[in-house]
Amino acid sequence: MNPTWSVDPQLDRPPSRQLADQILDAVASDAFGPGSKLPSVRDLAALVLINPNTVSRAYRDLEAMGVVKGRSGSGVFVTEKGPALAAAARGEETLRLFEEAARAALRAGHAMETLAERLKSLRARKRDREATR
Amino acid sequence: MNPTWSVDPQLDRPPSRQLADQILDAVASDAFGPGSKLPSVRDLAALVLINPNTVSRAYRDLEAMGVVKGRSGSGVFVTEKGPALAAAARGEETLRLFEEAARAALRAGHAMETLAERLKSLRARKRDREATR
DNA sequence: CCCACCGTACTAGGACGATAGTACGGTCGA
DNA sequence: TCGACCGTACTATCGTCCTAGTACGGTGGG
Repeated sequence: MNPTWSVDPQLDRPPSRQLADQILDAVASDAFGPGSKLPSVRDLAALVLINPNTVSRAYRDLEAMGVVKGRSGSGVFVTEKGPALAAAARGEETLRLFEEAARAALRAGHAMETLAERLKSLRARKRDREATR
Repeated sequence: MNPTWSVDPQLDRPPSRQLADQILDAVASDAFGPGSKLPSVRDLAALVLINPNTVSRAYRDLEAMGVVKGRSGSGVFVTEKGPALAAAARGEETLRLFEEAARAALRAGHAMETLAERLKSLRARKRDREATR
């Protein structure tokens, strides 16, 4: 089954990139191993309620990264190095954004302890989710 | 003196909102108290290298929030409730973005400890900056 | 009183991304 | 073989945001 993918057109980050991010996460976490077939452009568009062209663009970007290879007629497949590339790309990006967000929160007056607490409470909620699986 | 304001047109967040965020931070942290005069539209545009219209839009958005009041002919001034409103708005927003970024980093496979360490190292760097002031 | 500076408004243009609709050729199972 | 499904490509249109240039009237110090 697909991870719970979704796209919010309200956010600053463009839909095509939101989708690409989530696919990268899924590939990086081995939800799709090398050779796996990703959802078709049309199916995925219907699933997250965006235009097929937008999905196609996300796939094209991922292909440019070497994570994925589209085979005309049959589908889009994870490459051999896909998981490694995805993990590297997302690891770097998310860590950068995390630091950026932390800095902004500090700049806005939040105490370091507040952020540390929030982080801990995320861990608790994550444990809850995993326990109920 | 102005805080070190800057705008990066490359980022996803539009320049006008980047600027508004930074002004909110400055007002929230009492760098500009009630009644303070903010830089003129033209000066600020020259400072951060964007169009005066873009600065004007940021001011208009802040005025809609009640943080600021533009007086035609004389300048843009922080309102009485400005600091409180700015603190509330930025506090909520930055905390939300922080949690979102933390969740994304965890989703991408980072360990909770990695994030906690990064957070601590930010504190260290922040102390360094404050020590050299 | 004046003139420099202020916020504000307006038009026009361009960049970018999403959307809509259509079309073409490849693939593969029934 | 044939038809359903696939990726891909293309054009056109829309909305949002920034840029550019111009203009107007209010404000306030010299």
